[in-house]
Amino acid sequence: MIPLLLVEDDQDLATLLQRVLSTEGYQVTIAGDGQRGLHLAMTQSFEVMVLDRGLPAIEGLDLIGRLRRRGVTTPMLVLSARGTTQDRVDGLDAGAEDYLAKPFEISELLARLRALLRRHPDHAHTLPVPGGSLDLANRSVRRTRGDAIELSEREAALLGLLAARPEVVFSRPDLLARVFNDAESETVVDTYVHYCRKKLGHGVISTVRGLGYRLGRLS
Amino acid sequence: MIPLLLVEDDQDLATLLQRVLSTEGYQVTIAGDGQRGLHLAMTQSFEVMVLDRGLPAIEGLDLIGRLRRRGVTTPMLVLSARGTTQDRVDGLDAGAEDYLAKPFEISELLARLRALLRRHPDHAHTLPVPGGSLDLANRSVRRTRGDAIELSEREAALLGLLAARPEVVFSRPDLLARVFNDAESETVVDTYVHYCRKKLGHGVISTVRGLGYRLGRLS
DNA sequence: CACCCAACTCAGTTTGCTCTCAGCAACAAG
DNA sequence: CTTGTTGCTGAGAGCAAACTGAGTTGGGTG
Repeated sequence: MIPLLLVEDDQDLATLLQRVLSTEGYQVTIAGDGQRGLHLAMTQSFEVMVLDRGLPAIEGLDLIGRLRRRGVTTPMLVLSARGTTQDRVDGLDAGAEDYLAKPFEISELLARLRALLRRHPDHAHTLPVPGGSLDLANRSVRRTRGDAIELSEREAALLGLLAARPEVVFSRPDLLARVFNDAESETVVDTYVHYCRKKLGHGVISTVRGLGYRLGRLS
Repeated sequence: MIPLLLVEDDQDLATLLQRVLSTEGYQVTIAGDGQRGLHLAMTQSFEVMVLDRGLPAIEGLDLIGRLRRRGVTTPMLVLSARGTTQDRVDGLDAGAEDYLAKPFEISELLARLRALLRRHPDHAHTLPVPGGSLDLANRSVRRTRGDAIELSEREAALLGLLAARPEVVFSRPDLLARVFNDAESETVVDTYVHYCRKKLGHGVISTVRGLGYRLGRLS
């Protein structure tokens, strides 16, 4: 799921876009005006932003300028009813990465978003784990404190399974079947939990005695 | 002066664009057909490319595909007489960063180029690698300790690909296709990794067992 | 033609991941 | 406290993956 911030005051267009973008793998957050867009963009992290140009409270290009001046580098695409060449030039020079004039077709918006995101492979499959995030494609955990840790194939598979459903407890037989290809001895599971804890600390996986293992600490 | 490759078969348009772009601070190289564009893009280093879509020898989108498959990450803007939404979508999905339909105004082209370069500053083909920086034009690594090391074409291509995306792991088949022209044996990759390590030390490339190789050590 | 260097193949060696096992620690129930 | 059960941990065997040195090919150059 790619987090996307949509700043759009037209309620109908906003919900339409949200519906389409959701089916394309985006996690859409909607801001109804520039002020709220500014706040969301400053406090949360998005991989891409789509902004209308004519907005209440803070005008679109002004919003881009403010964000850029504060160091926000998220790629931004402007939607606008104003489609003259000069309008486009102004929009791009304000700091937007792309500019699409209304009326536009959804398929072009999607293609332009893909082009923007192609450069930012941050949407590599990554799951949150306590103290960092698990990158399954690269088999590593990037920790919030900054460093990164390598995992072996089994370690990554184990953590990935647990991280995909935090809170739920996985039994040993279940893990044995799904990660360890139904190995001989059930203690492989213990051993690999041990390996993960050694690498990532004891906060990542907790034991539920008699049942199995679970992501995170008991709360 | 920003080196720009213009691939355009229309002589009149090419010279017009060259004149305008030159006054805007670009150093323009013109290729009259796709074959020549491919060759120039592979052998020289440009910060940005502008391609016509309808080209002799190799068609524009095909050209983009070939370059991308060989690891060229230079931002590309497509010019085209074909301006339907589907044409735009095809162009962007082929790997272009932007798509501008003819007729267009020069000022919009300039604004879009500025937007592209803002996001991808200094594609000047000097990429940071652990312990120094890789100069793809000269096929050498200048090290922080002062000395410089020459690389062969394959060594440079391999390192360049890895250095273009630090952190991400490249599989052997991927590397085989992109730098070794799909050679017979996959161990060429190992061999060249070995060569690079011999020249630059064991810190530059790390292996992720079962997956492939990655630039640098995780820290 | 002889030479050199880069590109590629190959096979013997080494590495490190996977899994087993056995002993120890923690825990719950009697 | 004792005892049985469950989980933790370190050591090590087996094996596939990766490393590496040596050799072959082929294009370019004096």
